[in-house]
Amino acid sequence: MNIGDVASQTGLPAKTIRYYEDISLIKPLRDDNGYRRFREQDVHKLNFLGRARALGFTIEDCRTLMALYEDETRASADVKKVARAHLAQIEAKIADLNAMRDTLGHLIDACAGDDRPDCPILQDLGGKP
Amino acid sequence: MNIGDVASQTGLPAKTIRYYEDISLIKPLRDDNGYRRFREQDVHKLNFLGRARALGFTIEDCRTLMALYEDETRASADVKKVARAHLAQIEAKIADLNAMRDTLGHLIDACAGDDRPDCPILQDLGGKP
DNA sequence: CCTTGACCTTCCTGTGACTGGAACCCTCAT
DNA sequence: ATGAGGGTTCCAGTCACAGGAAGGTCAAGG
Repeated sequence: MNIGDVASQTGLPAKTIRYYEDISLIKPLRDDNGYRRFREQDVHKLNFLGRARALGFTIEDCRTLMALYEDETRASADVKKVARAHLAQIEAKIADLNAMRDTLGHLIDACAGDDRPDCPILQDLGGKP
Repeated sequence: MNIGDVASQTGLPAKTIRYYEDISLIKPLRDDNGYRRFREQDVHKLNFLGRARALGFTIEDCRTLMALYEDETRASADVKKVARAHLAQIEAKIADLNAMRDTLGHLIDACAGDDRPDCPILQDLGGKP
């Protein structure tokens, strides 16, 4: 399989797949013409990576998770640890964004949004006393 | 005022303040020795920027908001439009993160987290059929 | 045989909003 | 004179790619 086929099968852009090879997440073979040749295991890995990335894991987390995936003697505790750390990050981010949303939502509600210059949003940003 | 004083007054790192000058968000004066000299208005702008950034506005949004802030003939509708677009982005991000949190949360709950290799998290990432 | 178009390759640059660090200058107190 | 603690510029790195240029490869059609 060439990169285009793999791209449409996995839903990952070819650019991304090349990048993953660059950083050694996958190691496809090469044909005589220099084209990458992907085996089933490569496609499987790419699907794994796509799902892990969709859950927001960093590339380094993905590397760790893939190593655990391929290690038959792994302890599920190690996987869970990585996942929990990531979940904590997600929850922190959500809390930040919720705070922003609340503040911004109130300001927007208070703003007339007409052609006059008075604006609680700018007043707040300007440090309304 | 020198950059260090402004940094501690605004809570912004000196690096960030220099960067904001680089991209022309602020234009402090210069002393004969080459040091930046910040006026009250510069500090005020930096506080504005700090608050806008804390609400998650991009630098380009900040530029727009500052221009509106300084334009006495602005229409509050223009401000509100920028804010609402940003709010929509925040809410989209929150939705994404909530989905991740839910999926990841379920997987973590299902994982024993002991020294055995069986792991629903990896099974899911591997595409458990 | 030639061309066309769809693939593929590598390499370089840019993104956003900074952060870290090197190498150097200024000022004041000891 | 020296040292500490400011300041300055400039360059590189971050993260996970995306865009684009310049060129090689392959199958089909004329």
